[in-house]
Amino acid sequence: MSEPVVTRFAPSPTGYLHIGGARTALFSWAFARNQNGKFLLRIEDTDRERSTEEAVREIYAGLKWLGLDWDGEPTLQFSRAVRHAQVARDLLSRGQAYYCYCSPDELAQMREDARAKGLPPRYNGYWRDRDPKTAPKGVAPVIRVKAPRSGEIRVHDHVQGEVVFKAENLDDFIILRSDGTPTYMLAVVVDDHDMSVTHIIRGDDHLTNAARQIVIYDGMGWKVPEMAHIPLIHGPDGAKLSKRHGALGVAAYRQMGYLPEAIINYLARLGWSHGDDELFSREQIVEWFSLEGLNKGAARFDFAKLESINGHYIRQSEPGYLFDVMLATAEELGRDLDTAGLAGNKSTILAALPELQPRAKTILELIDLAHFIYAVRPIELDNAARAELTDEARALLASARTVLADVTFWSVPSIDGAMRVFAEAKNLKLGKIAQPLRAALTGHTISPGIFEVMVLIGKGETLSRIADQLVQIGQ
RNA sequence: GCGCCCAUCGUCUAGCGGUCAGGACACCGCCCUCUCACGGCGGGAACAGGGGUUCGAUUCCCCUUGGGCGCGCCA
Repeated sequence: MSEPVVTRFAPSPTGYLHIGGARTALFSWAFARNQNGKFLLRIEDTDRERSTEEAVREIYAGLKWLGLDWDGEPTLQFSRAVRHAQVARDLLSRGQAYYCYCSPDELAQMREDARAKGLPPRYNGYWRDRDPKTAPKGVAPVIRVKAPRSGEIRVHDHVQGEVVFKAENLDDFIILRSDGTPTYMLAVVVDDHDMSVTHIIRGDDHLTNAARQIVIYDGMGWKVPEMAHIPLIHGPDGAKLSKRHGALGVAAYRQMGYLPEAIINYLARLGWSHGDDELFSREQIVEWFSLEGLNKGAARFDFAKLESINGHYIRQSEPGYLFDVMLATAEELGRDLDTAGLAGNKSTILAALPELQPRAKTILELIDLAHFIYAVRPIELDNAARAELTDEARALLASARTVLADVTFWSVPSIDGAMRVFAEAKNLKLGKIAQPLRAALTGHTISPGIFEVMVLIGKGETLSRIADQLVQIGQ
């Protein structure tokens, strides 16, 4: 019987929960759920300068929005500082760490000298074997670990394989600052150990840190957890993901009109695969997830594919759900979106949604499409569109307006369905009237002509009456 | 500079010594169609380069090149 799997997501609350972090969280979550283990959340707020309450709230909200539920209460790392310092002292008494009295200036000089000699900029171990009695007075020391001087440190990584670091490339890094607070390197190890984390899944920017952290595990005689360092997400140009290319908080994606299930799906496929499968729900990801499916190479972020997947989920969703999302999105954005218009036309929009869904890639587009339903009539032409109209079309439009002027309500279950009924009833070619209207109302991807006819039907006009009017207009 | 990681269509990827190198997004064409979508069908498009190992390399090893990450009293 093997021990139960415990994974964790450990963001630092110095900004929003960004998309790369979300993916790391997703993989940790998926692995834990797949293994019937626990997925823990730890907020790494030891940097008191940059950590904010707001960022913590946003991390919680972001994870919840994505449906990545964690087990138990989140651990706030800063609250464990006493324990961290205690472990630093344990290391001291075990002879695995020592006090260092070098000043920041001296260290900077040390790095510069090393660099000048073509050596890695590292601490030279000045106080490693010196008698603390010779320490300068009035200097608050830091505590450094005694990293091995020779041999090698091996990281057994589930993604990268066996990664070997020569001991001479690792220096005696600081674990406890001169003010008695722990550094990241110490805090992570102590917390992962105390939280019984069995599998550390994180970005491969931590791969080198893994070697350093193993020094601490070894120093304490603790078992090193399983590790999986997943490749980072890059921008379309292969360089670091920039804001302009998608390095945004998950909230920004919500505001751009992406559905959480689409983001989860897209992120899961970025750096992980299950054969040729492209579309999967959270449940399927949990069922299929394995560390072996993780990729080694970095992946580039591609909005086009995200959009495509988002479109898929918009098509799949229930109108009721979409309406709620549309309203929430409009409310969140405010701006010039007509939230009241949306809210006030719920039943109409719900009826129209099945026709709108295949035409939208984002919730924002869906809102825009739906806007046609409650837009004030008659809809004014923009000048460019007006200029393109032929005289004939202009005349047609003018007469159509008298018919369509005050239409504000309709309710048919399906535009296409109603179209068919109408066409059958009158054996009428609607294209003739629809074309000029469409030309007039550029920017709307659904035919205004069809739309307006449906509006009339919904209003209670009989098919024959509308047909008569249309025929007149069309002639 | 030193260390480490990575490398299949434009992008995400399948592949785990022998395949016509497969799928998805994007793109192009056709069909459906009053428009735009959706959907269906079809097309172009890749193993970075050079050495080995092997009967045989996309696959295993080495080098080169190209990316990335790390080297803080940040996390």
